[in-house]
Amino acid sequence: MDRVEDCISFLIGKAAQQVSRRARDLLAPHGVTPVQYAVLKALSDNDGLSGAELGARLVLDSASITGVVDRLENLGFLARRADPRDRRVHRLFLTAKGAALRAPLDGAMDVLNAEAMRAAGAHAKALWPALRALGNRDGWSGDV
Amino acid sequence: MDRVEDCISFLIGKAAQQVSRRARDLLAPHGVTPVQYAVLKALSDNDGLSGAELGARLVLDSASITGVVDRLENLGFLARRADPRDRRVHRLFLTAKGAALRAPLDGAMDVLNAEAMRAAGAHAKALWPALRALGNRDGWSGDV
DNA sequence: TACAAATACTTTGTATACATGCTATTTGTA
DNA sequence: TACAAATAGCATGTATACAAAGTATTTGTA
Repeated sequence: MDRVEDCISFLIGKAAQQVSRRARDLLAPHGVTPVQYAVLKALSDNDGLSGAELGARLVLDSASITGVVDRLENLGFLARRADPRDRRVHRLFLTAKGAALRAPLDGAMDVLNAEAMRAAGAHAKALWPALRALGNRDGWSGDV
Repeated sequence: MDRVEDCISFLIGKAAQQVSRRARDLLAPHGVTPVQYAVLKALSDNDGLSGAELGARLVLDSASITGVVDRLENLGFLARRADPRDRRVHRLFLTAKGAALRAPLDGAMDVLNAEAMRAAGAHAKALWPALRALGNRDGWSGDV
């Protein structure tokens, strides 16, 4: 490889940086970050997830989850509730305040998707499946 | 948008996470991180860059540069040297130890590129240009 | 030439990823 | 049933992104 700019690690890192920068700008007026949005969105689909279940779906490790959930709880967007069947588990529930964010946040992310589609131009169609393939841990050799 | 997994911000973030995880694994035996590799590689091309020039090329803000350069300096891979013409500027030079890393690190990143190409499968060809387009700040509307 | 504006770099504080290790609790098994 | 192993969540330390503020130096201009 000749230039850093041709290394996939650099390329995808910088592309992700631009996308998430724009996502932060779109989400900031609502007071949440991109990762916090992902957590709220996952709970919209499936209220009452445990931390471990959330981590499995969003590919977040337990340390990241603790931090994100702490902040969302302080903001009043969700509540931790102990699972009576297994006291190791804390289940997460959206508050009314958190549930109310769903529509506006989804709207912001629809804008983002449209902008990304336009920015990717001719290659947009291949982008989503390519990213899905790369994001899949099983597609990697050194892995599994 | 229905699922978080269809949001470009989530998708590209997780894809980048997998790629950089694999990059970290490949670079770790040499004692450097992906960002540190990018800095060393840029200096291989162009020894004596200032922090600001490095930031412009690698899209790193000044705070990140200070940290990365601090660590690379402590590791003995590069040296800061004051620019006699403008004492605000610190120019960065590879040490022999840092220059010696070039070949093995490039080899590791060639492996990574090949793995990513394979993981992306049928969409690999469109991936590089698509990421270049997304990584370009000018391709974004809210931006510029 | 004196001074305001710009520039290069550093510092600090927040958000996140990741590795490691700890505690509490549950489960599997002898 | 007692105990080892597994699991959930939390704490800590490092690396980075980003915002905001601070310091030193240079430049542009009145």
